[in-house]
Parts: sequence; structure tokens; C-alpha cells
Amino acid sequence: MAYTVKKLSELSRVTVRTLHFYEEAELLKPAYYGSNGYRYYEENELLQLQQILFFKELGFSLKQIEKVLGRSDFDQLAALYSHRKTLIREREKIGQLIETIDGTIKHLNGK
Amino acid sequence: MAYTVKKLSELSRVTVRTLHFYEEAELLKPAYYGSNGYRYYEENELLQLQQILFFKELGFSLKQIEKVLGRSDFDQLAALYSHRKTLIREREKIGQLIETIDGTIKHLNGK
DNA sequence: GATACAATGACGCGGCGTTAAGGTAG
DNA sequence: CCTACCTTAACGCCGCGTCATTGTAT
Repeated sequence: MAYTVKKLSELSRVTVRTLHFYEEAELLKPAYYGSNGYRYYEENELLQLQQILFFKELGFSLKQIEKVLGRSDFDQLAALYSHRKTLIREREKIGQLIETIDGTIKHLNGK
Repeated sequence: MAYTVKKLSELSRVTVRTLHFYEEAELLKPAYYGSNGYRYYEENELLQLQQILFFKELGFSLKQIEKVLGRSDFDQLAALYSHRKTLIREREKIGQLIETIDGTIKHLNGK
């Protein structure tokens, strides 16, 4: 069962444009092309797309995703650990920003 | 005492390109232009630039900064409160991502 | 023939970095 | 004359959204 772009976009809740873009970014290519030039995707591609979207939701860049796709569980684990560290740092930074804001608010209120 | 772009960029630790860009973005214009076309900034502009950089560090977009610049303390306070909320939400979201990652890590390790 | 779908192409956003090509200051 | 500075112009990055134009399926 082959999916057209529209079908796949509905199944995965991304836009057709995104599928085009992922193809051009070498992230996800159709299973084959029809004689009319139409893209057709199959089960494999759907699964791969879901992996892509999973990593994307975690905040991985498309370039990073390209690197981990199809890698071993071990490699993916390493990437997840590394990304976890990044997220922790981001969270800490946001915390500091909030503190700075709180300080500024106090300051402005004191005037 | 007028500052050239280079001088101002050194004082404020931004690049010359950034100053050009801020001018074109209507965020910070030179005090005046020399007959040679050179930009010259004065104390006022340095202060304004520092305000810009302060808000930028907090994560405000340039568009938002444009809106709050030169506003009353009251308006700036409101913007700060609002931005604080945004940051809190971002921090919470990152927390969730970390939890998702932890779950995935456990899952992969269980295999 | 209408309608929904397909394709490619290209500009736009944010916030600049990074050449490039040329004028000016000292 | 050298060097460090100045200018404007324009493309590049990221992840698509958003037309626009044209072809195909039913």
C-alpha cells in the first residue's frame, strides 16, 4: 500500500511542504516515483518519518536527526544522553533569566 | 565625544554588522552622519544599545524590543511580567522533554 | 468539465555572519 | 604609500509557510 504525499502528511500530521523539504534535506525519500512524477511512500517511510518527528519534538536539529537515523540503539542512546545535557543547560539558563527578570522587576518597583 | 561604528561595537561587544542591522531594523540609529557617510554615535545611543542588549539577553525578539524601548517603567514592567510567563512555560516544556528522554533511555536499556 | 490532488519554483521570516568591492582617514 | 577603518550590496543559514503556476487523476 503506497501513500501519496497528502496521505502521508495526514497520517503523520506534517504538511506536504515538510515532506518535500525533508526529501530535499536527504532526510526522507519516497519509496518510488510514479511515471507521472508523483511521490509514493510505503510503511517503511512512515516509520522513518515517525522517528524523525520523535527526535524533532525533543529539540534535535534536522542535521542531528540525519546523523542518528538508522543508527544502533547504542548510538541513539548516546545522542539522547548528550541532548539531555543540552536541555539541562538550557533549563538552567532560563532559570537565570527568570532571576534576572525578578531582580529587574524589584528594581523598577522600588523606583 | 562621538563614537564610530568600530568604537561603539567594542564598547558594547557587538559586531559592526549588528549595528548596521539594528539601524536598518529601526532599532538604533546613529546620532548623525559625517560628510563622508560615516556613522557617528553618542552617549545616548550607547545607553539605548545597552537597553537593547539587556532585553535581548532575556530572550526578547528585536520586534518586541522595538516596542518596549523608550516606554514607561510601567510598560516595561508589563513586558517583563509577560516574558517571565513565557520563560516559565519554556522551562516546563524542557522539563517534559527531559522526562520523555528519560523514558526513552529506560526503554532502550530494557531491550 | 469540475474538483482535488500532484509537481516545481521561488520569496519570506529572524538575526545576524561572512565575503566582496570599493572609498576614506591618518 | 600603507594600513586600518569606513561604506553598501548581497548571499547563506534553518525549517519550513506561503503563494504562484502548471500538470494529472477521477
